[in-house]
Amino acid sequence: MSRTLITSAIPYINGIKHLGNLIGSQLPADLYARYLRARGHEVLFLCATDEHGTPTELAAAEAGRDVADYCAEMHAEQARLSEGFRLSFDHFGRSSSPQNQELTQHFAGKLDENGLIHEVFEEQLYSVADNRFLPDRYVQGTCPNCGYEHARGDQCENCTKQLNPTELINPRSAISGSADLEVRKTKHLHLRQSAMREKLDAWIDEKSDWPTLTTSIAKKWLHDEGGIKDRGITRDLDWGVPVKKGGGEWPGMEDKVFYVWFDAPIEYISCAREWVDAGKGDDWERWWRTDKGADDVRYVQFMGKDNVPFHTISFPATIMGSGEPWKLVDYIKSFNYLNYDGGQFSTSRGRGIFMDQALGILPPDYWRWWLLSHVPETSDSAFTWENFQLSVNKDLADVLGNFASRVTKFCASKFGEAVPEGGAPGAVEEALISRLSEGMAEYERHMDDISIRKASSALRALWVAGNEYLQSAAPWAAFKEDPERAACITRLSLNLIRFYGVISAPFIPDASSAMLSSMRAEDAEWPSNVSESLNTLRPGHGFSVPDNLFRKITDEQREDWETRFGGER
RNA sequence: CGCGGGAUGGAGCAGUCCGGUAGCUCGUCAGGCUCAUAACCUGAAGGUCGCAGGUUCAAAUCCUGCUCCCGCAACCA
Repeated sequence: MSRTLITSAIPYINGIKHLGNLIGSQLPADLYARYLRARGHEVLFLCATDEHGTPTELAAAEAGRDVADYCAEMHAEQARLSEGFRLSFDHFGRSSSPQNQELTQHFAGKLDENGLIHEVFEEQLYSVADNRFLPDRYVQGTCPNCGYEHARGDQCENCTKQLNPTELINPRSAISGSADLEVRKTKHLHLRQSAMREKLDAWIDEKSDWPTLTTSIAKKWLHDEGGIKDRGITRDLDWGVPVKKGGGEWPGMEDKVFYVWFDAPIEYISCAREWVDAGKGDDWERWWRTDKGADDVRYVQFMGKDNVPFHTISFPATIMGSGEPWKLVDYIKSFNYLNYDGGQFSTSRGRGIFMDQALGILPPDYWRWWLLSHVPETSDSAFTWENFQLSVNKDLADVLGNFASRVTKFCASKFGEAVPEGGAPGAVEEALISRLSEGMAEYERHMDDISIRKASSALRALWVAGNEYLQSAAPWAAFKEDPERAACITRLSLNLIRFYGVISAPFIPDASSAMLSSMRAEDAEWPSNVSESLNTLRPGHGFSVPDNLFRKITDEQREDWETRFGGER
């Protein structure tokens, strides 16, 4: 079986993530990882926290904490919430790991050896009071164009005019409010992406099967305004990977760190090494080095559209520029944004539903199902409580949960808690099997294509087929005249519960295991043949009537949550 | 003329590349069933596909112009 390396964009360490972050990368990646594992593929699924950068330093300072401690704590918190959502990472690493520090410095050294690093002197605003350089957007002032008083150094949010921080009237630090700013000269390293333009261009052109969203963003960056520009890969910060050439010093760069977007994608690789160092695997290079066995690996990345430039341009430039045989991405699945009740989710403004709050009110399967079946694949989509309530109640409780309930209760009351014996399948059963076989082929096709909305509706159609079958076979009526016939229908239906438990697991792992354990199923092998799969539980096999798999969301709950999560956190 | 994505019945989407009189889920209405979480199953009503032109025997689908929404615009990540 083939091997697949899957990475999800790594979430920023700064705070608890909201549902928009979750659906934009980690959850779809988990769905795909679970599916491929279920199909018998060897999968390495990696994710990590992205820990460097200005916002981290500021968040730690605001909390009065040491940056490293702050990150350690937030990492543990995010790991806990990931588990809560059943994200099945093989390893959840940290971009601040020693492994990543070493590898980041290694890449920088190789790029320098290959003449792809430029040293550049830049002028940047320095805040004396804050004792730090200020990124453009951390400078605030009055817009020279429209007079808006809270314009940022990169752009005025009021009139949308692009600005330089030095153009602002009454510039001040957005961190402390201090107006004691001065322009200082500082040396930085630039990655010569422009030198790799043709190579990147040719590479992107090969990717005709990538989503439009992915390639169009990549091409825009490559061709806009006279082509791709070189990019600064260092920053004047304390918290980050110290600038070094491999193991050696980098003269003149002693007080600087690499830019977070330089080291963050490298963590995808380092994470595999962390996975081995943590004792969970024994060879990370066979996943990442094409000279050490990784040439048969298919590498798939998942991310929101805001991350695409870094994964189609900067990171490939780093890998190509190293001249070493590292694995390049084979497929990038990118997503649009999920909006919340008419606006955006926002971590900084605390707007929307956050992972901890979501798990506080409902089990993960509810969220997983709604988010995945509404994933913003082609355009931005919106979360509304009403839609959430309707679709979760309908799909999970009424269609799937109720199926398990009606079958198990019927059997328990008429035949007892074991698979009944007798009767033989007829035309209705044949029709069901062929319908399920077609449905499975469709479901698998969409899952193989990572076409998530289509896959979810195909899965749902398979659930519906069960109810339709019961309706037309009507075992409750058959039981009166022909108990053997009723036994046959019931036996098939019990097997169907097991079948649903197997095929639904990528979407709703908890409910799936509840179905499997109530059927006391010993194996959960992906059905290669529907007919055989529905013959797994033999007459006499015991089962137990499960509690309702899903409780419905009531109107009162919905209204309560609407109010509770309507404002800011 | 900065760039990209989107605009299809009340809601959410598919169809647009390779033109042939619009499809799915929810909701609504009617009927059926009674095993089940007042659930399930069947049927019906409802849209001329953002706007205005054009090409064509024929356009949601191709071309031109325009409007609106979302995102990006490289020192936020």
